[in-house]
Amino acid sequence: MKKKITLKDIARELEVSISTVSKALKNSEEISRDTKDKIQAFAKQHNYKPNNIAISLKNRRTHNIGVIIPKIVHHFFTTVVKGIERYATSKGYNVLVCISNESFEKEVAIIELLVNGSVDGFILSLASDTQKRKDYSHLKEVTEQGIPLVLFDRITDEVKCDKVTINDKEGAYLAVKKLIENGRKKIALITTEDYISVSNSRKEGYCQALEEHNILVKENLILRLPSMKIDEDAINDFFKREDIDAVLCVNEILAIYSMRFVQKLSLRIPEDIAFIGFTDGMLSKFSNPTLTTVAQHGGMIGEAAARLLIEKVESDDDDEVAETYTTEILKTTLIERESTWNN
Amino acid sequence: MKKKITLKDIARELEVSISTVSKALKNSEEISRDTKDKIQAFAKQHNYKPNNIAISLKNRRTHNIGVIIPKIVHHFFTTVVKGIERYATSKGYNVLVCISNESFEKEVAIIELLVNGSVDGFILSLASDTQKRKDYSHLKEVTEQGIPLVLFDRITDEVKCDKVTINDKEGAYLAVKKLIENGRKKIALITTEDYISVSNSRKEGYCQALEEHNILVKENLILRLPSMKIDEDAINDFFKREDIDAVLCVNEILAIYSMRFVQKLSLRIPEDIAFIGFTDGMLSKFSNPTLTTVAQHGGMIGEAAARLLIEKVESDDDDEVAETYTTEILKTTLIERESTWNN
DNA sequence: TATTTTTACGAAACCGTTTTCGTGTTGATA
DNA sequence: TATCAACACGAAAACGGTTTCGTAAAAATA
Repeated sequence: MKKKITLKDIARELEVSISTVSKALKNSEEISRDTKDKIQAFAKQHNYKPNNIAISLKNRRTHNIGVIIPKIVHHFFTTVVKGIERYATSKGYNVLVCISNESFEKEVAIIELLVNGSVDGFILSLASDTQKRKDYSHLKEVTEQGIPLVLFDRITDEVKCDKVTINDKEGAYLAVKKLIENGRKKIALITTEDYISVSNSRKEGYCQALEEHNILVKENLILRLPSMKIDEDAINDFFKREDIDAVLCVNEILAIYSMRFVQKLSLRIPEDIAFIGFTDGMLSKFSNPTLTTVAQHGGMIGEAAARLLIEKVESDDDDEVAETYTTEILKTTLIERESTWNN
Repeated sequence: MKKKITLKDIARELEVSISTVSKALKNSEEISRDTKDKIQAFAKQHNYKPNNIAISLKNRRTHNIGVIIPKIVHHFFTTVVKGIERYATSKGYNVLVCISNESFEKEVAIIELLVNGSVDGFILSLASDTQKRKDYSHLKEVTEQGIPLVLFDRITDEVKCDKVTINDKEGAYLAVKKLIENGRKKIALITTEDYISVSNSRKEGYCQALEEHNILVKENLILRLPSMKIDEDAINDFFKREDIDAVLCVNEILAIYSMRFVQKLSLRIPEDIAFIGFTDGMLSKFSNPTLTTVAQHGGMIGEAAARLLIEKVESDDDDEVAETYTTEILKTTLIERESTWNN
């Protein structure tokens, strides 16, 4: 087992001082060509690599960024992580992925754990639990300590920091508008409970589109379900009870589930009823019929978040960039598939 | 902006030495009750938290584990990551997730980057590129340096380390056996190119089941596709050309794709043709018809991998545990759904 | 030759902890 | 009263680097 070699080892072997070795390896002008050659050759031969921890301690910078997401077995979040990872890697940063599991306590614990030196900054999407409690003190502490924080997707106005989100309202608006233009009149919304910020925005877009086209928003055409577990009976009842010719679902799973139900009721998609979902994941692409969705471009969200974070991390603390917070709002794209094809 | 407080700060304020502060905060018996109370109170009040980096440097242990996966927008790998994260967190470890993107160079680069102090060990699933090149020198170097390494799913015999995998061969065997028992005779296999280790094992299971039931393995019933991108024409041709009443696909996507094709050929699933896939992801649960799959239990794989890694990390270097390598082979489960229901 | 300037390197501080080893006081023992 | 533990604390080394500053020797100048 080869032990790692340190500056001290090289210094001892070559009978020079540690500082000389350090400088030689950085190609400092202070050191003579001869000495540098000797040291560099020795280092190469013994495969010397500086210890990252020591460097981090010295620079007070780890080149790690902490990413905290509510869940990972989820297409949207994985695309975001992928985007973050891509940008971070290109800038020489590592990504520490932590999962809050939608739990406030876990979110707090993760931050507690990482905040003391483990990472240079955080990228976070709020746990549903946190959004429900509206307690953001842990995040405020992070920013107060001068540690950069970027929120994405599930964000809050309570915390002053950079944010990246899609235009959820517009996404829903354009989706419903498309349905109306296709001649749909009785458009339902299947959404999650209110405290999830994005669901609310999407509902606003839904309402706005209806209102602009002089269609009354009927509360009984809006089905609210708990986000954690799908209530099949509720969906079943909903479709049996209401007269609906199009549905906007705030996520893919709700849409797929709903499509299966209406298919069992012998309704044809899209002839009798059209569907649009959010999150352009695998399910939408491969469902039968394929599902029209509002694509959120998670990869771009991730890249933007990473870019904003690293900018802050690398800015001098009293730089102007350190003191201004931006919110980037990315556009969605409506991807039309079979579930909305008009005859 | 509150600056972080260090031992030195406390020592200065309270006019004691740094060592006294350190000991007091660890409740050392060496320090008098009075002094400890004073120091602990002060620390609490100023929210002192030790600097992780400094501790890492001192202990030569980071409590970080590096996870390198070929891709992240993929159900199986995310379930594994989830399992790793769950176990690691419970043991006080952080998870650094890196994505090799199926690239050998990226895999090597990630290891290079993390190997010098950033992590205590690695959990890795081989990039397809690496499996193609059969070059494992970067992994051998890791183990030679005494850094624990656990391979999962896409593993190799070339590297001496702990491994976790499912019984791919058995999974495929049982799946095909089930098809035969259901009366299927013309069973096809849709797989990826040979260099992916798991695909090979699955093919072996497929062949074994056929042979045991005296069914000839016909090469023209085996379709090999590049794993990166799905060749629709090849699938199309395959189904038009061959007479098939059941298909085993080595992953979910191939299965879903294939089902769509045969449905377009007006074949009924499962009446005319049955399907079984691997990876029990969202697609299988929500496809139409729902897909029978060989579940790989990624979460358990992840937990096992993390457990093995952390055992090694925490063992003394010349412990007996440090020198024995185990390969854990987890059982698969056949989850039967509509795509194989027998009238 | 005496003085100044380079050149080439080493000593030491520092990042924030932990930990070993003293050491000055105090109280107990002989 | 002299001796010895026990007690409570501090100095310093160590983890592995970077960086500032000081300085001896060589080279350049006067």
